[in-house]
Amino acid sequence: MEAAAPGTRGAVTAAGRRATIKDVAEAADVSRSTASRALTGRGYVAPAVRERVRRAAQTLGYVPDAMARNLRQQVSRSIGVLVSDLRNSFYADLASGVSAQSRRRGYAMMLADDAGSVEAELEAAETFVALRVAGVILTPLSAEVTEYLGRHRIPVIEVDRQFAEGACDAVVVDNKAAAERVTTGLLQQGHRRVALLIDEMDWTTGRDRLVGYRSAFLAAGLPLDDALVVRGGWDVGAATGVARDLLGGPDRPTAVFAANNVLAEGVWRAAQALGLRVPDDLSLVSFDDAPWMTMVTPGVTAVAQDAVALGEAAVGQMFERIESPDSPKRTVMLSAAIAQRGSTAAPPAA
Amino acid sequence: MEAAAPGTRGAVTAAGRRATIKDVAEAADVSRSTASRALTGRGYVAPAVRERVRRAAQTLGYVPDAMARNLRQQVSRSIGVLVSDLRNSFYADLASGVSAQSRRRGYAMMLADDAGSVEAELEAAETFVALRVAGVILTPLSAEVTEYLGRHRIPVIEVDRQFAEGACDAVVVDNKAAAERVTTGLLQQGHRRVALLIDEMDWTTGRDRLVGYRSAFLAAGLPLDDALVVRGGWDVGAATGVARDLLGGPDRPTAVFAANNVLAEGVWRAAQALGLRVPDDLSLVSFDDAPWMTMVTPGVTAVAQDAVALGEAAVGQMFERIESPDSPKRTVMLSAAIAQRGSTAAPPAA
DNA sequence: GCTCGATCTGGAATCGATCCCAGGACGATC
DNA sequence: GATCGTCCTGGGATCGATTCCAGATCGAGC
Repeated sequence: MEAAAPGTRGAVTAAGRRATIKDVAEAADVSRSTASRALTGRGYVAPAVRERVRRAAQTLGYVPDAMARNLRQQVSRSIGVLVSDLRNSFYADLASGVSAQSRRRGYAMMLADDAGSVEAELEAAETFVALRVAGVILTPLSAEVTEYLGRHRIPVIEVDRQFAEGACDAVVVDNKAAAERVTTGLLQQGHRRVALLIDEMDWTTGRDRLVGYRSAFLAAGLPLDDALVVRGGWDVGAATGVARDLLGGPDRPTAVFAANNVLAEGVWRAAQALGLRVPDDLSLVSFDDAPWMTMVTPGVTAVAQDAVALGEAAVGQMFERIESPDSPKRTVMLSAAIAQRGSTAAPPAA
Repeated sequence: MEAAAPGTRGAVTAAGRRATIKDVAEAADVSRSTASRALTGRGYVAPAVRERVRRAAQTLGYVPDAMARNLRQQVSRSIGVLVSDLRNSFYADLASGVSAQSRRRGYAMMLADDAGSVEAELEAAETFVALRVAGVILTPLSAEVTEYLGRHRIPVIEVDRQFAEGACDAVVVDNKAAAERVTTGLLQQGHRRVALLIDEMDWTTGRDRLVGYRSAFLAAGLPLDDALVVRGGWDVGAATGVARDLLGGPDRPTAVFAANNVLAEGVWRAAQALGLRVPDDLSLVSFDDAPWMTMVTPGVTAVAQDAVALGEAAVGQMFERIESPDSPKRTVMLSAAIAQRGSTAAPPAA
């Protein structure tokens, strides 16, 4: 933004209207065309005139109407962001990364959250289309939304998860590799009954985490027990219940790999309720880091997806797509660090 | 939104353009005016014609251009939200509440975060002015923003904190009452050396919390020790350092009242590092709830500001302001619940 | 003095949707 | 059959900014 600092004078004309370029032009005694050229810097304007126009704009507190400009230029300088739930720190961090990067490029951010509802997701997408955003960054709930935006020629970047690899630009973390690494770590500590608590296995996210978990067993030459792959639901309450059943039953696992931070919270709460000590009685690893994982004792070992970086990368890719609309779709895969804390140990002797 | 579900047909005309109302009108063999009336529902249209136009719009995947509509009607259906830091769960929750409420009313949300920078704040405000948002909800950093937006005739609602009471519509929690209540609780448990760790005392937020803390002492007839009011800085690192000094010194407080969740985190970490047991060696109370406070053992007693409700209330007040622009400014004060957990107890015998 | 090119300016069209207004059609009423 | 009111439609102005284009001005070069 090269616009002058917000003026300290009046922002409305005597008539009480907001100042328009016509007001500026009249104040500087030039035509609207000339005023426009002076302010945008496109086209010829005599230096003295340019200065006069700028001063008039400053005095009037003129701020160009982005609506009118966008309408005329048929492009907008804002991007749409659509995430599942802002109260989940993963999505909030993601939005934060997008916000920082897009502001740097002079773009505003329209943010919407579907509360896990496919309808809300489509409605938000329609709003983005109506506002003619330059592009949309989203964590998709349905395959439809991407397809819908694509039909309207709006660049879409899927983040965190995708439905079909390669169908759309995407930025994801290497779920398989990270899942395999942490699972291998647990196996090497001597665990054999390692449960995977997971929310879904339909999107690439869940699928790849499951694949990573399995391939760790395969690589170690150990048998898989499908009864240890458990669906944990979508919120903390459900996850806690499932974890209680899992940990309270006979022949319970000695380690749990929770596929996201909500599930990890459920496991932690269930362990507390059942009086299981971490890591002595139970080892715990989480996919997704969360603030509380460093606050509890012991800290929870986690795959630390950098959600902020994910958001930043998505913005980068969005602008590449805008610049070359016809280049082939690309999936960027970020590797995730593993934050080793104290929540894993060798399984109890038992 | 009474718009039909996103169409399943093409969204662009044969020429590759997005469909406009002109395309719809031609497809339905009516004039643009009639098409507009049929779709908006304002003005006379014969039922058969309305149906024909709707079907044409559906077939073409027509989505009205919000820019053009807003320009013509001189109102926009989006609101601006400006918070300090999305990665702080308080602000994220706030944004979440605003998002939910404004979606319900058919408004889109433009979100920006100033990273604690007054410049970024003003820049975001200017973007909001350019986009002609219907109103702005913000947690102000400077008095200038509010004044700037006000000059442009944009309704502003300050949330969480304000500079001058009554100068602007605002939604805040009753900081004084809540601070007094928790402080009184600590005094009643027998604490005498109760420290207040605070970030600032310039805004109403900090001032009122300090006032509440003090009046608890006064009401109990106990003397104040100003050395126990300590500034804790703005981030976790700084807060931890300050808390270490406070708790590591001689004659340390037996209880700490942290004026926000970041400061509470600093105190918690410092206590861990110093090997102080909560609540046996140290009682802790926090203003602001945070997810980790229910995860640690013992849980941290906190003033549970409902940030989501704060955001929702702000949206409500914004629409009231839009409806009656000239009614007197109003400050809505929400009371905050206190979440009693296990982090307080009688002071050590010493 | 004339031409040419560069510099500079204003008029008018344009983006997409809305909405005022003039006017046509049609039925009812006297 | 004239008048009136209701229903319905299309033409054209409008919102605010940008941009194309025609034309004016001026200095340099011949």
